Amino acid sequence: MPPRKGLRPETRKALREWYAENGRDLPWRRTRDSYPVLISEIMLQQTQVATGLPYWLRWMERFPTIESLASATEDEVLAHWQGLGYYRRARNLHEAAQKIISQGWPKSAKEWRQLPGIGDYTSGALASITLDEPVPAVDGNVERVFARVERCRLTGGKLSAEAKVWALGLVPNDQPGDWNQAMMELGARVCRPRFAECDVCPLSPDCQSSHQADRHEYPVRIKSTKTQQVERHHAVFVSEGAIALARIEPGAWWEGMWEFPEVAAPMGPVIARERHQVTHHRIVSHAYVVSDQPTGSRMFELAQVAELAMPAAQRRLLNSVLSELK
DNA sequence: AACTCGTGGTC
DNA sequence: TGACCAAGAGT
Repeated sequence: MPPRKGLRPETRKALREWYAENGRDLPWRRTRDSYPVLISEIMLQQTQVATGLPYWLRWMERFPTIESLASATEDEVLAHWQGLGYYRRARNLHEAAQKIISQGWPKSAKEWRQLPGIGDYTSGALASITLDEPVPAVDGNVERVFARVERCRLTGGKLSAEAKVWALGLVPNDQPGDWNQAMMELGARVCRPRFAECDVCPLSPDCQSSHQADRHEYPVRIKSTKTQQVERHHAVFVSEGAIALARIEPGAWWEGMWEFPEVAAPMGPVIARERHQVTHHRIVSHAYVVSDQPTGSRMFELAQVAELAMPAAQRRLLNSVLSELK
C-alpha cells in the first residue's frame, strides 16, 4: 500500500471555503441540539435526502423530544416511520432513546458507539457535530472521495478501513463537524458516483484522479447478485366498513407491521396488484376479494388503518383496493 | 466477509 | 425495463 499523500493545508482550507459557500443550506443540520441531529442521522441513512425530509418534519412534530420518543410504544414509532424502509433502524432508535433517558446523553464518540443502531459513521457524525470531538464521519460519500483522491482500488470493509484512517488524519480540532459535513457534501454534490466535476472541486489540486478519464471507476464496484422474482397473494376481506389485516410474523420481511393476510395461491380475479423490490427480490403482490375472514386476521376501521404501520407496498395495495371497491 | 434490510429516484 | 444508487449497521 503506497503512503497516502493526504491533503495540503491550502487544499483543506479550500474545502472549508467551498462548504461555507455551498453546503450550509440543509435546514436540519444547523443545530447543536443533539436530538434533531440524532434523528436526521439515523433517519436519512441509505435514503435520499429529498425523500427523507418530509419524514423528518413529521417525526419532529410527533416526537419533538427524546423523552417523547422514549415513552412512545414501538407500534407508534413504527407507524411514524412507515414508508421509509429499514424498520430495524426505527426499533434501534427507540431503544437508544430509552437508554439515553436512563443514562444521559453520550459525551463522546465512544459512548455514542455503544448505543444500538449507532455505528462508526453515526457515532463520528454525532460526536463531531454535537460535541466538537475531532473524529471522522466516513460514509459512502467520503469513501468514494477517498478512493478517487488516493486511487485506492480496495472494496468493502478494506476500503472502509483505509478511508477511516485517511479521514482521521484530516479531521481538524477546529469545527470538526463542519469538516465532516463538508467532506460528505463534496461527495454528494461534486465527486458524485457517476460523474466527478473536477473543474469545480476544491480537492482537485491534491487528487490523483482529477480530470482523469478513469476517475469514475473508483471506488471499484462489486458485481451484484441477480434479482429473483417473488409472487405473493393477499386476501381482501371487507365487512361493515372494516377491513381484515394480519400482523407480520417474526422472521419475515417487515416483521411486526400489518399487511393483508397472505394466502398461498391465487383466489379468483385480481382486484389490485403492486410491485416493489427488497434487496435482490422483485416482489409482485396480488389482492383477491374473499368472503370469509382469514384466520389470524383482525378487523380494523379505515380510520384506524391510517395509524397502523404498513410496508409501503401494502399501503399502496390498500389504496388501490379501496379505489377498486368504491 | 458477505449478506440482509426498504424505498424511491435516476439513467 | 432493470441495474444501480443513496448521510450504514447488524449478523
